[in-house]
Order: sequence, then structure tokens, then C-alpha cells
Amino acid sequence: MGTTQVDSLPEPKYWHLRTVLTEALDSEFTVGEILPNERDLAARFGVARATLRQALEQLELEGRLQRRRGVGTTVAPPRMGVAVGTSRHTWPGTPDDAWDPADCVLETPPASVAGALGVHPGDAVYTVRRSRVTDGQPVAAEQLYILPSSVPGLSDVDAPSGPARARAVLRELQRLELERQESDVELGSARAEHAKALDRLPGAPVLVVTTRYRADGRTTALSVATYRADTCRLTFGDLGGVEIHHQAHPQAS
Amino acid sequence: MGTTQVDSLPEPKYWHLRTVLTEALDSEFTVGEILPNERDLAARFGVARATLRQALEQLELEGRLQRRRGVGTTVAPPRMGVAVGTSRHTWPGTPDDAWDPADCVLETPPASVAGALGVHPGDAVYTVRRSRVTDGQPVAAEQLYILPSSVPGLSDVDAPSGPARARAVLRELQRLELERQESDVELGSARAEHAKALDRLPGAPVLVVTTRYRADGRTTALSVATYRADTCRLTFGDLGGVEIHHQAHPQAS
DNA sequence: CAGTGGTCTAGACCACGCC
DNA sequence: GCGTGGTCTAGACCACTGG
Repeated sequence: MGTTQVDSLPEPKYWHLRTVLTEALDSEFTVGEILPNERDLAARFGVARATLRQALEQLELEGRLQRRRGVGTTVAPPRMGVAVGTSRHTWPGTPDDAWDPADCVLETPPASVAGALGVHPGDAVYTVRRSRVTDGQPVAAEQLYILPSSVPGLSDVDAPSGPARARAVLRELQRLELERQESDVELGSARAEHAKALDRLPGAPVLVVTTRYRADGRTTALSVATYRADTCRLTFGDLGGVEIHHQAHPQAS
Repeated sequence: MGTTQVDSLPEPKYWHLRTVLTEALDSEFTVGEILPNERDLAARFGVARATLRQALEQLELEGRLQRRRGVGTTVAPPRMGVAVGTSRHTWPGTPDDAWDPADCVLETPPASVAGALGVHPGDAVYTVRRSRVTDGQPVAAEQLYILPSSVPGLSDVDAPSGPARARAVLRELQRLELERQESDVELGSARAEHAKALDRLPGAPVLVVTTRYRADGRTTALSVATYRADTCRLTFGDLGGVEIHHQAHPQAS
């Protein structure tokens, strides 16, 4: 007796909502279209706003939605394929790469970086900061740590810092025959500094790519690049030609 | 006048909490140690439980914490380095790889997979499901799609499905000279099926690695591997020796 | 200024693991 | 059963964007 409930589903509401919204996005919306606001959507589905937001968070994590405070929620385009592989474009110092040098200073790196470069903790290394922009929006911020002994010819450079010095260091680096060692990828969350550069809020999910470069038989440079996880699909591999391309949505997982 | 507030900080509480807890984890806790429960922690910091949970979610995302329903929150070990590069170990069919074949069926793949393999949507391909276990815990689930025409010698295999057939298909595959083409990595969320295999809840963050393999001048196999993002650090590169190793915590982002 | 998403609260109940 | 984390609610206020 009582209420005839067909429920008994252990599936959370927010997860079911995610599924419903995913199908709606696939069939009834076009890229760039703006969704109804969160309060209206929550009311329409008969859930609390917090529950709806849990579903939206999932979809944003999967790169299906883009939310901007003060503006609204829009349907995101398919993720960009960003080459981070052995393509020559990603080598530090290549003149035609996609990176925009911002600054270069001589400072003491984090302990983990010092360890990887084989210097004492507290020793200063060159630190080049660069950003990568694709299709008009920032996709990555990088810190490139360079062993000072590898780029001795810097005394003739006037600028003590700034983009000019960064370019000078990269030019020096280019003279070396850099050999890519290995990269690893892990999930992280953007801290304040990077969040601003990537036009996201603190805590936004990022893919952190760490790459070691070798020259003269030793690790000479270390790159720590932070990519927006919501908009980027990192591409490793030996293809020479294509650097950036779009693709239809694969299954979410 | 009135209350002398030094605040005026635009930093959210949960973010500040994350920072405080990160430092506490670094200095006052050891791996495996269990934290006080969420209600106590929230009370101790003077915030609502939801706010505390937002901070814990961040830390779990960064691989610093592990939370299990019914058990508690523990300090996670550093992420495992998992080789997904050109190491021979990860090639499909290598006998000494880290993968455990679970099943193999002939079924129609998702549209995106059909496109990559160059078959008509609706055509069936061999689908091998495998799981990867490291240090006693599951780290990845893979679906390996194989062009049927590439492995014709399967008529003498009795088993219509199951691990036995999966191994048979992989043996056949091994006969081909598979050439790794390229891999890409993107953030996803675990759907029910994978969530169970990875011992996580639905929606858990995963790193999806898609790899194309080539033989006889055409794409012959496609691997879609789903790694736990909280416990894994994916390693690409040409190193031959080390396959799995641990490392100290680098900076979160 | 109005409207949006972002943060936060103080509750309640549920699902799970363990004893 | 009991304690844990997971889900959900119905509100409030804040921070930002845009007209």
C-alpha cells in the first residue's frame, strides 16, 4: 500500500541529471548557445540549485559546458587537440612555436625541480615563464627551468628581466642540441597565479605536463606546463604535420 | 567604525582551507593516517560541513587524500608513475604486460571509434576489455578495439568469449607488427561501468588515454584506457627500464 | 542597475563498511 | 548498530558582467 514507488534506484539525482543534460546537449543545442540560468533549470527539473550545479560541474569537467560568472552557461566547443609530443614546435626555443615568452628571472626553484635538475636546494636557476594561446584563448602557462651553466652567453644581454631576456635565454637554449627525455601528465588544480593566466577560477582542473630535456649527457632543462583540462586534449606522438585540430565528441569516459 | 575587520580578502574559505590542510598534510601527517571525520573537522575550523567538503574534494582531486564511504579520510601516498609511453610493456598482446584480460566480444563500437578505425557505423569489431592493477589496487580499465580483418585466425578458438578468447585475440594481435601512432590524453569522468572497475564512485575524475595502432599501412587497433586521475601520474617517453616508480610530491600546479 | 554564476550555511537523510 | 562519507534541500549573500 501507500505510494507506489518504482524508484529503488541507487543512482544519485545529479548523476541522472548529468545524463539527461548530456543527451539534451547532443541533440537540442548548438555550440556557443547559452543555457537557461541555474535557478530556472533547477526549478524545471524539480531539484535544488546545489544539485543542479553538481551536474553542471561534471559537464564542465568533461568539457561540454563553459560557465562564466556574471554571464551565463554556454555550450562548449569540442576540446582542442594540443600537441605536446615530440613535435619540434614544442621544443623550447624554436622560433615558430606557439608559446609567448613573458618573463625570465634567476630564482630558486621548488625543491622537486631542484632535485630533477641536480642542483642544491636554494641554488638559483633561470626561470622562463611563457603562455600559450590558441584560437584567441589561453590554454596553457609554463615555467621552464634552465640550468644556468648551460646558457653562459647571457652577459651581453642588457635586459635584466622581461620578455626580451626570456627570448634571449630561449635563443641560447636553441643552440644546444636539446634531447627530449620524457613527459608525465597528472591532474592538478590551478593556483591563483595560473588561474588568472588561464582565465579560470582558483581550483580549476588542469593537466600538468612535466618534461625533462637533456643535453651534453645531463638534464639541462625542465618544463612544467599547466593546461586547461576543460578545453584541452593533449596529443602525444610522432606525427609531424598536424599540430592543432578539432574532433567530434568521443564518449565521456 | 564597529568591528575591526582585517578581512577584505576575496579568497574563498574553502580555498584557504585547502591551503591550510595542504600544509598540515605536509608537516603533521604521515601516509595512510586517517583524518578526523568531516563533522569534527568542520567544527574545528568553524565552517559548514559543505564548505569543508569542498576543500577535501580539491585535495582528493590533487591526489593528497583518499576518501571512502563508511570508512573515513586517509592521507594518500604520492601518485604512482604509470608508463603509457612507447615502452613495449604497454603494447597490446605483449605477454609480460601489466594488463589482465577480462573479456572479448564482437560488437559495434561507438561512432567515434568506428570513424577512427575506418569502418561503417554499425559494423562490429573485436572489443577486448582489460584491467590494470598496480600495488594491489586497480588503476585503469581499457577497451581495445581491433579490426576483425586483422586477426582472421580465430576460427580455431573454442571459447566464444571470456578471458580465454581475449588472450587468443591478443596473441593474434602480437603476430602483427603493430606500430604505435599517437596518443592523446583528456580529462573525463568515470561512468558507472568504469567506476566500479576502478573502485570509485560514478563521476570520479579519470584520465582517458586514446592510442591508435597501425599495421600494414592502416589503423588496425584503437585503445581507450581510463586511468584513475587521483592516484596516477601518466608517464610518456622513451625510457626503457623503469616502468613504475614513486616520487615525492611536486607542487600541486 | 539587474542578472548571472560562486560561495556558504544548517540542517536532513541515505548508503556503505565494520564490529 | 554505529560511524563514516555521499546526497540533497532551501534558503542567503557575494562578485562579477553587461547594458
